[in-house]
Amino acid sequence: MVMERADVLSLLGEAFREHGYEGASLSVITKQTGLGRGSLYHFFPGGKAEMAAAVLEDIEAWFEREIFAPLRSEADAQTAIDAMWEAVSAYFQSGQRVCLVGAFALSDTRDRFASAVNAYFERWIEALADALGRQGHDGERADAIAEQVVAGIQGAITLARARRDAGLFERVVAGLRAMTEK
Amino acid sequence: MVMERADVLSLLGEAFREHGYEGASLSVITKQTGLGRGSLYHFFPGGKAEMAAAVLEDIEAWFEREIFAPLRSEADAQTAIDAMWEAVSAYFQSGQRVCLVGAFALSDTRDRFASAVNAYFERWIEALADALGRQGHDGERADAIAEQVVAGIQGAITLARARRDAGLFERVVAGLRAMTEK
DNA sequence: CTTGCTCTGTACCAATCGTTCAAGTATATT
DNA sequence: AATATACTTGAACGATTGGTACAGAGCAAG
Repeated sequence: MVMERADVLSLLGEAFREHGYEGASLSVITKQTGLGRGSLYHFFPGGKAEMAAAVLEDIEAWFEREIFAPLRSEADAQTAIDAMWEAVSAYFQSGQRVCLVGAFALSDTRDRFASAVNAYFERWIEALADALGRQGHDGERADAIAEQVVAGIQGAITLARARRDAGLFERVVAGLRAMTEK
Repeated sequence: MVMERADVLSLLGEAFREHGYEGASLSVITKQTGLGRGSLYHFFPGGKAEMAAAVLEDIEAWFEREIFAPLRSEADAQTAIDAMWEAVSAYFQSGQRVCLVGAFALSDTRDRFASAVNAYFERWIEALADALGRQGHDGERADAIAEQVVAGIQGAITLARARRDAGLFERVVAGLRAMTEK
């Protein structure tokens, strides 16, 4: 079996999602990736910190490609927004899957990866506000809705996980989605 | 200097808030509480797990007394809701202070304290829905708003911390607050 | 077959982890 | 003052942490 860098990053991401940065010990990581310490330090000489940084970069790139860029440049803004909502539900698995960036933001892990954590949400909010603007809302209102919506998604993940209730996630997201319709 | 149990719990809470459950090592805890290992294990024979459980219980009791009970039984529902919003802003310090329960929910720490984590949000949502119902909303609508609002608060904390932007917290909370006005 | 390179398992390091405990000091009760 | 109880101290425990070193496996190119 070949192990591409993308596969490793994906497995690493799940390890950090489940256990957090501190909780994802090297023995957890080796188990979950199937790679020995030697291999891990071959690909990521900087150790755990570099692994987490690479994962964050990978996540950011995925969102940029699949969600942020379309929000900014899709001819029909509503189409891009609808696509965002489907991507969000699928990606976060109705709140059963944590947002790694959000989880990092809540502990002092944030300080280690401050700029990546900030950039992720900054770009999401700005891209969504851009789409909302092209969809007809005036600038100030678009900014406010975008903040509200991105915050709401994070909160929906938190609550759905706390209560183990995927339906809760979908209900909250449906409420947010209504705010992004014309 | 006397060290009441309440003071210890408060200091413990801050330690867990800042570093998370895994990240709050015993040496961090001893530093931040000023108590030696022996004292800590004298008060909490169950160790770190018992400390965190006691902190969760303390937090739950505070919210029950200051927010949930008034939401359920205050004669004027709107008064209780207004009080909730002021308590929320003060308690979470405009998003600079993390919600410990929410932070636990996002890592596998949730599994250790599953029932406490679930109960906290369950009670908050139910109490708020109760107040919204007495305020005039029909039952189904009240439930939906309550979920939306409690999720929004958690998301506002996440985003405000991620972006180090207290204003963001206040703006999102203002938007949520509008949903709880008649 | 040889060379050169990427990749990997194992053993090992110092540091830190959560926990225990015997011995100590303070405080309260008699 | 004597005794009992409540609290504190700090050293030590075995286990695990993140990280390093390195010899060899695997494989492609020559």
